[in-house]
Order: sequence, then structure tokens, then C-alpha cells
Amino acid sequence: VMILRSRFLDARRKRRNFNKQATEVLNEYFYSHLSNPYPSEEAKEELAKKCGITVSQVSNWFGNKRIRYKKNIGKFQEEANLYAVKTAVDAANVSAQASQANSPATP
Amino acid sequence: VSQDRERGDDEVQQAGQGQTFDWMKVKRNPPKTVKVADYGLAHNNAMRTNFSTRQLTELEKEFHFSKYLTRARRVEIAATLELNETQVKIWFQNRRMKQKKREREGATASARPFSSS
DNA sequence: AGAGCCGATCAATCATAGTC
DNA sequence: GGACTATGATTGATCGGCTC
Repeated sequence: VMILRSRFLDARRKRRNFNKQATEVLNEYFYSHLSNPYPSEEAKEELAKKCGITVSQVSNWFGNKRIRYKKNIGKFQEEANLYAVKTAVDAANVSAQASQANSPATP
Repeated sequence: VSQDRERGDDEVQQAGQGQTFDWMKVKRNPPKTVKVADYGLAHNNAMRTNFSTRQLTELEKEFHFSKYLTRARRVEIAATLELNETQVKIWFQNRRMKQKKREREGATASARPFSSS
């Protein structure tokens, strides 16, 4: 029965966690689209570029995220609130800047 | 590219944080694979089959020979490897997808900007 | 009128990286 | 220093849509 553990030598051996900011970007998208966290192919490509990873990796990330989120919603509640606030602040910043074409480097 | 709702309702970000949307309730039906007693375990269904190394090796060899199955070949392979025709069919489908994915990634030979944690 | 295909996704599991 | 967790990847199998 256990004579079949020949799963080794897979490509999943050497795996590296993504950057903090890559994860940041992915989480921002996820929680700002929590009602339907299924990015289109185009959105995936954009996210991939922004995060410096492949489209497949983006797909994997969302696949894992969705499953694990719904599997234990409570565990992600804190994270959800965090990113909800973050996006709210972002929106506030954007709208605040809209009134004036400010320069990042003020002389 | 196909998901249910995208009708008139829109993407209203935020809303309630602790809300449970439809995608969170999605459940897949258990596999219909009617597996017979192989090596003592008679788990009739509802289980993900684990292909043996021998089966995978043989399937891989067949795939190299031809990416697509004919009815006759499918029957033959299924019989040889003690698998359902459906399992063989599905394996080939998944294998083709895997192939395509690899080609896609391989073709995208560009700079891989790595970065530290 | 149904079969196999494709594309995306699910769900379980694997193997490793990170944490304590 | 090895549990224990978090996380990226793999994969058999499902869902819905399309072609023939």
C-alpha cells in the first residue's frame, strides 16, 4: 500500500518564498476583490509583472489563497482587516492628491 | 475566464469584511472513479487515485509516442495499467495542459528579476 | 445527444522555508 | 536542533463551455 511514495524528484524541491512586497501586492488584490478573487488572464499578467513572478505562480498563489481562506476564514480575519484598512488609506491618499499636482521631491 | 456572476452587479470592494461570498461555499463533487480492490483496499470511490511509478512511466512513454489517444489505444493502456479508460483520458488531458504550460514558460525566456526576501 | 477537448479551478498532498 | 507552521508547487479529478 505504501509502496508508492515515488513523488520525490519533483520540481517543488527548491522553492523560495515571494518578496514581502510581492505578497503585499497579491494580498491587496485578493482582499480588494474578496467578493470574487478570480483575476482575469490580463490581471494575472499585470500582477505577475508587478511581483516579478510568473503568471503560473500568480495562479498558484490565488488558488492556494482561496482554498486556504475559505477553509478557515477566521484565521485570515486579521489579515483581511489589515488590507481593508490599507486600501482605504490608499484611496484616501489618491483622492487627496487629486486636488493638487504635488511633486514628490519638493525643492 | 468563466465565472458565474459578472452580470449587472459590480465589483464593490470593501463592504463587510466578515462576509461569506459564493466562491467560499463552492464544493466539488467527489470523484466518481469506481476503483476495485487493488492491493487490499476496496475504497470504492471518493478518493484521489495515486498512480504508481510504473503507471506513470508507461503513461509518459505513451504520451511521448502520441499526445492524443485513440479509442483502441486508450482501451489497451487502461487494461495494461489497470486503470479506467476515464482515468487514462483525464491523464492525457492533464498531461497536454502541463505540456502547454511548460512550453509557455520556457518560451518566455526573459530576465528573471530575483530579489531578496 | 453525446463524446472528448480545453481552460480554469478545486482539493488533497507534497516538500520545503520559516519560526520558536 | 528538531517539532510545528506557513507556503509554493504538483496533480488527479471536477465544472462549464465549446466543437464536432
